[in-house]
Amino acid sequence: MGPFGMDRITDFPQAFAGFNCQNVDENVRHSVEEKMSDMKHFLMEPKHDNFAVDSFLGLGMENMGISYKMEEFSHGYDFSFLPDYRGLESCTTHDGDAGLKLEILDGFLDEVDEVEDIYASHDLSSVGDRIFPETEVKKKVSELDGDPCGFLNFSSESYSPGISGSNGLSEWSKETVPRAESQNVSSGKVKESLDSTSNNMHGLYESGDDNKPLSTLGSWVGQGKNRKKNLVNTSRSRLDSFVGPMSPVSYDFRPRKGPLKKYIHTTTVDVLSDDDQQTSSESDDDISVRITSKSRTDRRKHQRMWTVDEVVKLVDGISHFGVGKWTDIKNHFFQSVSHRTPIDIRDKWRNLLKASYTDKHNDGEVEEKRRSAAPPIPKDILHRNSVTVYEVPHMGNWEMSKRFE
DNA sequence: CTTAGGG
DNA sequence: CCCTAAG
Repeated sequence: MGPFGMDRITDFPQAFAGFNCQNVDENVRHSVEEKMSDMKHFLMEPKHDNFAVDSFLGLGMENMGISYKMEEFSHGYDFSFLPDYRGLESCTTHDGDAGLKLEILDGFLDEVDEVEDIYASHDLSSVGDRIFPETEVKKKVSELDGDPCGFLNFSSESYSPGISGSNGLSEWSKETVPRAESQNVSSGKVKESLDSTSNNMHGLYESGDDNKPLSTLGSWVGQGKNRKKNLVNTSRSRLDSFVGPMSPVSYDFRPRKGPLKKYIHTTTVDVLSDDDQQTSSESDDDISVRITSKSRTDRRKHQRMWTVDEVVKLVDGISHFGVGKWTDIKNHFFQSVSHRTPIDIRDKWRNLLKASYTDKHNDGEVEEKRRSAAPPIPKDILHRNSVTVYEVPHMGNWEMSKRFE
């Protein structure tokens, strides 16, 4: 079926193995497919240039002239592409669901081939972080009369991943893994699977979590198998001087201690160096990778799924520097992400385009969907210049701006 | 060293 | 993701 997610859907029912909901498979399928098609427009542009980005952003050419500033880009974002944009209003929380979802989680944990990836990058330090201070974020969020799924909030969420999150992933995490406080369990494969799962449970049980903005989007964001990565950050050395002081807090932490099986045999080396890991600004989990990768086979040992947040950064980055400026994008948008080299970013973009192209072939109604799903950006947001952002060098390199100047 | 391409 | 060739 589709290039992203559809394959997963096929296997979906299995995820519920041992769970008595055989007769709801159809509902699940329908729900998933619906959400899938909802975001198809996100990938429908086959063009290998900034037009694609433009499409991603839901920005029209009429906006090109004024969309030079980072801040504008971020706020000019059309979040309606988020699958739950519409459905969330009807999402209410029922405590009765907690138990249910926990069971689902357990089921999934068994399915996941790499359980430790539950602790995968909780890197929510989206572009918003460096664009404006948290207060600014919240202010703007409140100004955006509509933010049904709390998508913007999830940006500020990264400031206190495990503390006072009342929206977005953190909340979801807490609810799904109630006894995991102090451990931000949210990410990668599990997050994806669960998001789509519990999301579809809404339709089945008329309930759900309040905010799961990423939901289905994650289903296609990380198609590949979970893998770990243990490579040197080539461009890191000069990052600090490039962008300046980095945030003292690491958002990409993933506790490696825990009851999970994969960590049982973890050596003391891992535990001992845990502190260092947590303190490091990048908190790359090289050690964890090294250990867990033993059981993995060659190429698959280093690999992590792309989170929605990362894809957003990618798209945002390309919007600023243009396709091909992978190093710049890495430095400005992925500095808090220890992994993801410029090449990785490039590859991801290539895959997205591929998916986009493939998708356009087997679905003729995508274009229409995209149009309708990209409402005009409020001028109030487009013309916001109050926030000073970090330097955005070489904007002239942006091919789009050149082309339409 | 960075990017593009192929594996 | 990795590796390699080309700028």
